Amino acid sequence: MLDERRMAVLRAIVEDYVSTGEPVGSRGLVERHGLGVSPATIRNDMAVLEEAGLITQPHTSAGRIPTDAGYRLFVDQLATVKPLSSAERRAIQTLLDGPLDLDQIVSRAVRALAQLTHQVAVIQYPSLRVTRVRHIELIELAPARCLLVMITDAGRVEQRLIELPTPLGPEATAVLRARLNQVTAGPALEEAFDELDQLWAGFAEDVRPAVQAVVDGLKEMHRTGYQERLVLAGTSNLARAAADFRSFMPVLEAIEEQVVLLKLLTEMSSDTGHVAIRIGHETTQAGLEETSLVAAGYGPGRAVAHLGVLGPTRMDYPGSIAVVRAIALYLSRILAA
Amino acid sequence: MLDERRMAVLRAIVEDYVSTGEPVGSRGLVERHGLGVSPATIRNDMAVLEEAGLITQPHTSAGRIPTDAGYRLFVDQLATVKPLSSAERRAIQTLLDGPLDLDQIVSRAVRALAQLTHQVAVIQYPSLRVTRVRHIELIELAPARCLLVMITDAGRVEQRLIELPTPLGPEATAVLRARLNQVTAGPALEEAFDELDQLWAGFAEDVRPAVQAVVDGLKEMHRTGYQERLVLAGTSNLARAAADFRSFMPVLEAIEEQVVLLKLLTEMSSDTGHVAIRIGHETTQAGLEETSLVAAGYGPGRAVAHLGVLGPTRMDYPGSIAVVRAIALYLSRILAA
DNA sequence: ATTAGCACTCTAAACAGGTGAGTGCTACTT
DNA sequence: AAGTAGCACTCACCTGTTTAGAGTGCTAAT
Repeated sequence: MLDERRMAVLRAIVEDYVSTGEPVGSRGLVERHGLGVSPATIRNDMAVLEEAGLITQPHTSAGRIPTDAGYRLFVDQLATVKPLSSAERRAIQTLLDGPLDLDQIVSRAVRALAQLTHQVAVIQYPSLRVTRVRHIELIELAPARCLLVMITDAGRVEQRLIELPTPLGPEATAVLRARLNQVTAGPALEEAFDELDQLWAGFAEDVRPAVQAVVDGLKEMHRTGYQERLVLAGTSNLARAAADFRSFMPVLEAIEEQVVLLKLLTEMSSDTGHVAIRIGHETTQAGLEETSLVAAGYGPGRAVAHLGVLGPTRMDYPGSIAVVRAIALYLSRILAA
Repeated sequence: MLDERRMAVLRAIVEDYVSTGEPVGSRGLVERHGLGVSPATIRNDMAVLEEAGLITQPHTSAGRIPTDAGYRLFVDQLATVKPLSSAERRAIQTLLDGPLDLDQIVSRAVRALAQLTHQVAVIQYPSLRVTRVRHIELIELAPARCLLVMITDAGRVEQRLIELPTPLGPEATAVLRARLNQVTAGPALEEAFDELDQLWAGFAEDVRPAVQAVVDGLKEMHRTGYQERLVLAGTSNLARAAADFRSFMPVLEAIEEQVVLLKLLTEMSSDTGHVAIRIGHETTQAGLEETSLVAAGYGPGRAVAHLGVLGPTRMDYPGSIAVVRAIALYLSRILAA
């Protein structure tokens, strides 16, 4: 039923519609693509594709546009891999070259992603779950208030202000700092949790609550640390892409409500370099019915976070996929170093 | 020439236009506001105001709308202070209450600003120029690469990755760390610069370049630190406000180009709590011709940074001014503590 | 299975008239 | 001199109508 040519027709419709934004008709199709048949034949095929729910017409006398299902079939089976141009490759390379700390790397990568895809780009900060602690600093700011600073092996700095139930005092602070560094100098922070919870035992009665407060702060930091942070770029690309205001504002809102984006991202595949796609309704998010998300996991070894681009369902999937994958791999390589 | 009533007419026009978005005509004016004269009289006044360049008509048979100059006169002489509602006051108070580190304070403040004004809110991070150093941490990440972390008295953490010309070694690193903390424990970082530049003298010949590299990094950090960082919120308010796409995209772009915004902000008045306003063309920025900026300096004592809101020229100036001032003062008070 | 032909549908653009808000002007009033 | 009433005029906007064209679906022929 969905034979070779019909698929070719679907692919052609997707490609044309993506590039022009106009519903595509049977005549134009045969003209632009070298299908060796007449428009009438195409029309029959179109009727079949429409029956199958892959394309639709905005109104009776218009051409066809792909449905979400049509795009889905396209990306799953029809899209050909589009290798990066050497210019794109170079752009990524030079942008992410040189000694950079994590913030710099992420902010440059997100900008590259936005520029190369002409979409809204989003990168989730790598979770702290996998990284290792290089150093912990504990500083008294006020009698019962201190600042906990954690430096990880990726050169990332995480901070947290902690209110203490009782003052800790300079000596106890110094001791606690040393103990924290000692205990967390293991392979991964998580594995030190048990030992951390015993830490209070080595301290005088009156400062034990304060010690526990610091430990709790550290665990909390690990749990909700950077992993919840998103960095965005290319928001203005939305204006170019959106056809009208209604479809536009909810997207802006979703972007600002980072929660929604974060949820979407983390729900997606977590294999490093494997690109997952949500098309239109598949996002199951009110306001994002006409928006697609192309995302991939990244990180050293198993993926520790996600990155991707957000754009209209009518987007250049092959191109976006290529760029997203490339940046994910680059980033993974850099982080592994 | 511009007597009492004419000014009242201008004020009424601004207020009506801001609230309705429609050009306002003579009849409606006398109806809605209790001016005790007839529409014909108002029309004469309008003709004068138009002659003076304060109002204009979009087309012949339409009502009047204020020009940039009209808004300017309005905010300078006509606008009455609009005290914050108790709800608004409470919102700010609860939002900025409790023990918070700088990041939290700023991100909450910017959100409050956006919510209360229904505009795009922007806050510039306080410059490092005035703050004091509480602690400096120096950590070797690789033989010739180290991370410099600076913690200021506002509980702010600043980091920088530094490439060393030659390896420093653990002992020299420790010594340098101690020396840095010792030297910078003064009233303000800037005043320690001279001493910092002499620091290399106390080290062995072969690590002196590395020491200097670290010092340079520290100075660089001070120079370009957080002061260049902006935090934004309420971008989706733009969609509500903008009348059409053309006026809309350049604004989004300017927002993303933080440079432009930063330039605008720093050009404005620097007195703490004093609200400065740029209206439309006054921004002298391509793309922001229909955009106004309401900003104020904030910080302990002399202002160390700026915050403000960005919106269409047709905005509620008295309301925005009140909120901007309130948040600037609140923030200043918190930072001074 | 494919195609040519044709009638049909429906949108978008172009056009025309009517409506009304709002103005500017002039002559009149206080 | 300042304010007002009246009135003719302008022009965007709405509405209805027409037209052109793109595209379809169907049927009959290949």
